[in-house]
Amino acid sequence: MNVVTDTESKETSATHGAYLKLRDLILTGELPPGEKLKIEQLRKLLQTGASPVREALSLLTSDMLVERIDQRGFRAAPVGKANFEEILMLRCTLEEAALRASIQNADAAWEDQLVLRHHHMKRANARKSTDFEDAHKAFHMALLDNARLPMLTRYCSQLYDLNIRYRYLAAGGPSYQKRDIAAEHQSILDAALDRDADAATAHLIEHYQRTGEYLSSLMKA
Amino acid sequence: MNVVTDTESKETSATHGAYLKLRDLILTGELPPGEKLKIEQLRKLLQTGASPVREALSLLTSDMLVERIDQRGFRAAPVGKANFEEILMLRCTLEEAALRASIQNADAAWEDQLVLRHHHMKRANARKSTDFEDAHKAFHMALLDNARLPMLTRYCSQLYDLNIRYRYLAAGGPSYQKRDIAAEHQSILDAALDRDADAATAHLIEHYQRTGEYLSSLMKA
DNA sequence: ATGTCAAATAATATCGATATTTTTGGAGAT
DNA sequence: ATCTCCAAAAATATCGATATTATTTGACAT
Repeated sequence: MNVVTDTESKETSATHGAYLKLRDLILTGELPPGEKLKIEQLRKLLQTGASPVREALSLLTSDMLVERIDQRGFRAAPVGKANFEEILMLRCTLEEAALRASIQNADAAWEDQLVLRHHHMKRANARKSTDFEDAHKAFHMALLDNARLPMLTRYCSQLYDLNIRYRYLAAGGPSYQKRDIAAEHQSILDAALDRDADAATAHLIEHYQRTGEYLSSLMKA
Repeated sequence: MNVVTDTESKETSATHGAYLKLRDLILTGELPPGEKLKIEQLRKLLQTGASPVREALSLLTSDMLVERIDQRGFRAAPVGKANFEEILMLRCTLEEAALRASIQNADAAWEDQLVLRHHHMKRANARKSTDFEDAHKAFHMALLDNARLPMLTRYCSQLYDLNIRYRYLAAGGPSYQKRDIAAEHQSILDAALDRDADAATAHLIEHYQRTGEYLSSLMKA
């Protein structure tokens, strides 16, 4: 690293920083689906060397956000209706399993976390804060975390990100169609606090299916 | 690459070669769980540079076969009963979904594939061929491939590999306790050919649970 | 005009060296 | 003896340069 500690917090390695930045660029659509990702171009954009860029792209490959064609470099993963619907299906299957396990492990500390995350999400939404996306993910992940199944949690997190990408692409930004999302979140929260696994999972899946059908209807083929 | 084309087939990039070799070393336990993976050491072992090794390790991180501690290098992923049981649970959940989707898309070409893979597996087993592991995986993946859900298929493949690692670790090699595995495979195959999704998934899950309980009983904590 | 092949160009993949960080080991103080 | 701190050693992460491979371009033949 250089003499001066960067203005921006560079707490972690260059590789990790590049990973986070590139992921954000792809999720938000600033690097559109199918775009060729040239090392040199990204190297300049991220102000770093070729090795960290290359490693970050390798990691994103495993997140299914980047495609690698051997000896022919990297490109942003393509999108499509079939892919979107597979993501939706996997989310319903995996998040149901995770939420049920979470509720089985329910305790007071977890309930506190849920209430807190839900509150922060509402707060961010009211202020139209750009942090809403983060808070929304934090709430959904809090629902699942208590399962204490790290791999399952990781899959759900990955799939969440893949899904959010479609939302950005559909809207040019994170614009929820203001169906009564707040009420849906409230129902999920209430059922989880009641430790009613059937109701909670039903609400959760309904929540995803609705958003899914809307986005799916916007897509061709 | 050097002047002489390697005796061994080096069809792909050094990175990909390193990835496959390292994955094999970890799956078979030659690189035991928790082992520190030093770049220099692997560089010499694989006869390649630091960059391909590093990239291969990054990829294996996403396969959950390698753990990365930032600024502190890589190590082979640890193992444990909880991890094993999570893998087992996820396999049951995901493979059931995949097999049901596969059967829904059933056609003659798929049935042919199944029969063929099953035959090859039996053949490899009879000859006590070391290819049995590959043939076994090929049969199981053939059951799922017809779902045409690439992400789901990929998860299942990943989880299959994670599971096989425990088998190697438990036995020092791929030794199935000779319960009547052949009969179990036959039941799954027959049900799939009958397009009986309920029976096929029941047999499949039973197949996993049995192996799982046996391996789980061998593990501490 | 069009298709083919070869040279020129551009991009990737890999290497070797350096800078940074972590870990180790030992001297001195309590 | 044990703990703390600092220097030495080792390992990681990163950079810059080179070799390799893919792509483009344009000349030539059909």
